[in-house]
Amino acid sequence: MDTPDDHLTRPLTIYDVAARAGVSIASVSRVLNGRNSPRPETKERVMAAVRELGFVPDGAARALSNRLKEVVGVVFRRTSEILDDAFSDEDESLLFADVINRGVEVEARNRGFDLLMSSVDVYDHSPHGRISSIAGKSDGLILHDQVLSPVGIVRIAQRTPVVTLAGTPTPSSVNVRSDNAAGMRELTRHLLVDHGYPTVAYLAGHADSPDNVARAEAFELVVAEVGIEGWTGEIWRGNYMASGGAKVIKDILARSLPLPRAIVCANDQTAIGVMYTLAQHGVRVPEDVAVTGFDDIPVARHLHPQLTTVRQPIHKLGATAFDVLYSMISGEGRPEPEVVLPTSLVVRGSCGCQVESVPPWEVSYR
Amino acid sequence: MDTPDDHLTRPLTIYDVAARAGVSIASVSRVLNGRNSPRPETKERVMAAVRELGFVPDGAARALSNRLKEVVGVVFRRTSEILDDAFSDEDESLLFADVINRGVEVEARNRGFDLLMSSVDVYDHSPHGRISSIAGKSDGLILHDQVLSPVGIVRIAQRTPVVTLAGTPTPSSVNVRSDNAAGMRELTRHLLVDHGYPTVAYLAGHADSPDNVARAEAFELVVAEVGIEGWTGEIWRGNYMASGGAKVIKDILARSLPLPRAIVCANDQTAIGVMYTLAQHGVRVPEDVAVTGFDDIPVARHLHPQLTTVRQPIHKLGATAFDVLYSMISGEGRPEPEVVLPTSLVVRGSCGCQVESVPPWEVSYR
DNA sequence: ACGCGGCCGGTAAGCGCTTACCGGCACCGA
DNA sequence: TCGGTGCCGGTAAGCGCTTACCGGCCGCGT
Repeated sequence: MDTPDDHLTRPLTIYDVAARAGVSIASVSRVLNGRNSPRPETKERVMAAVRELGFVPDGAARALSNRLKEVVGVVFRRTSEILDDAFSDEDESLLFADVINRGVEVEARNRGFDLLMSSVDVYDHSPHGRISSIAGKSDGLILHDQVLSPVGIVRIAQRTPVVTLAGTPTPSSVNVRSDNAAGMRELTRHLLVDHGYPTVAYLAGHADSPDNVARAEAFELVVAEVGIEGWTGEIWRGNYMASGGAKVIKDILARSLPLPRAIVCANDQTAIGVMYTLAQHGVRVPEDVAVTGFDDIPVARHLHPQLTTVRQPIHKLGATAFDVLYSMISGEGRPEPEVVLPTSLVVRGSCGCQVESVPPWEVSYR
Repeated sequence: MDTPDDHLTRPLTIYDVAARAGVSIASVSRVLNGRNSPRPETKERVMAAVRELGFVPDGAARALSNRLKEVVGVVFRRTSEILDDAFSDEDESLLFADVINRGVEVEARNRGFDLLMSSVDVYDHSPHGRISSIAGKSDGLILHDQVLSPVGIVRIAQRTPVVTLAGTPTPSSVNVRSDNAAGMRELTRHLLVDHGYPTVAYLAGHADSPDNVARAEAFELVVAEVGIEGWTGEIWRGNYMASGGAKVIKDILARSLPLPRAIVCANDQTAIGVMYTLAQHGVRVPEDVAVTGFDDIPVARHLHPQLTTVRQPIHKLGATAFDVLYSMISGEGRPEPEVVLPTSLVVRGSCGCQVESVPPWEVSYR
């Protein structure tokens, strides 16, 4: 048989397998790929040799020869930042990107593709090299929001299939996003119409994020429709992170500014920071101030009160991104420039509604 | 310049770049890899051509030629299961594996490696093919717990460098884990000695998981040391998931069996299910029953009361796994068969201690 | 009994890179 | 002025696969 330390020696190739099975390398390859129906007996001999040797074909050689790597690159943004002199790692942020990635992974798996992952740091001012490296190792790219500038995307999309998530379509890349506007409209109406709250603020995310822009616009629209004025502006600017939401509330309280009756946060994480800070200062949620999120990340239902938010089909977002990319890779013609997935309002306690509790773990993101 | 739809045509190669720059392919390669110091003028011409063409070298060809893919495969377990006729997706479980993966990613990035990820389903009875495929596309493998049987690990480890997480070392693979025993000892002592609780149960995880075995043993040891008897046994068997913990408590309550003064859960997720179910039945935590977890996943500090648990250096576990694997890949001799990382007790409210609250997001997992 | 069509399976030509090897040229010392 | 010495950079040989192409052999029909 083999010695234990074989991997220190030259790795096995199909030549080794062929020699052992007493056939040619072509036959080995054919058996391994199930093409051209080799005779059962030949097939068996090859399989036996493969088994005995523990042979695993080299992916690079395979990819080089048939121009298909069966790998899709996923680039996401790593959020870690210096906050108040303390290094803080927003691990909650894991959730959103990672649920998407799992969605991609599941779908990719169905097609025999694997995921090549790489993150881009916030500080990273030239992620191009990194992304090019991924591009060279994969058949197509899925880019999360905020990982590459629009021009960068256009550049790379000219040479390889690209799907963006929560971005904007370009002439050569497709975008997949969820229906921010509809979700935000439904949520804001719930607050202003169903609950009849007289004042409401929108605590923004990154100003340049398409998601944030769409959410803010829908918010403004409903507010105007109802005939009141939404509180926005510089002081209500967050950064999609809990720390950002916390800072906004701290600032407002420190300056003794009034609080609105309801705070609509750009995403769930921001709401986490807001709710925590309000509680610290003795402001009750939802009795004094209602708070809502956006995304419905898993932790949302663990908060007290449980968070009313807009559910994005996070898992499906990823799955869809892969499907679209796959159709581009296999050259079935480029689909429409943008795919929009529906959102839905998830009413829990933080908006002021009374709802019975559901075990936080009995939920599906599919 | 180039037409927008170039990626529908034959992809660029270094020949195209060489032609455009008026040099040979060798020079292009040298410039791209920064070897053999080509003359500045030559270098500039090549760079210009690369820029104009938007050339990205093919990873497969590169890998094939220099026997280094700069890719490390990571295989983790996807947990989704049929529960009480309802499909339930334990997305909290994302956290543990994903924090590890991020740790791997960060370290890999430092070395210019990318992560090739693939999950194995619980039902998947022959993950070997899947893992072989990953092995063929990478320079080495990091296998999470419960993705491959020990014999499978041995087989694959003979042909490629393998690091396991929370598993057991084999003659040809290295294991990285945290010091379960020390953490559990410290935790159990805290409960029995500091708090002086008279009765305590251990709510187990998967019976065959090395982590679970180590934790259970340490628990038993301390309990015996103190001179009382720990509650264990069939009814206290969970499955590392919230639903498992919930089921145990429901069963006990349904049978009107007594509850211990403290419940030590095999991991945080189990504790989530336990705490939720206790609250449902009006049992107060920690006044009536103290509950503790293990792992310190991010959501632990969002629970009410915040969860007392044992911190595993989750992020570092991943980073270390990569470091070890890297040293194996670069052939710096195999390190010790097992690397054990220290754990630490994190005292929060659920054990009965009074502690001041810290913003849940101001925590680092590094 | 001979010719022809099919089916197997072997031979060899790439896939796009890296790099050993070597030839050419410029510059130096004698 | 001529030979020696480097330095650049071109040529070509792989890396481990897939697959087009083709030769051999078996079995059929006439």
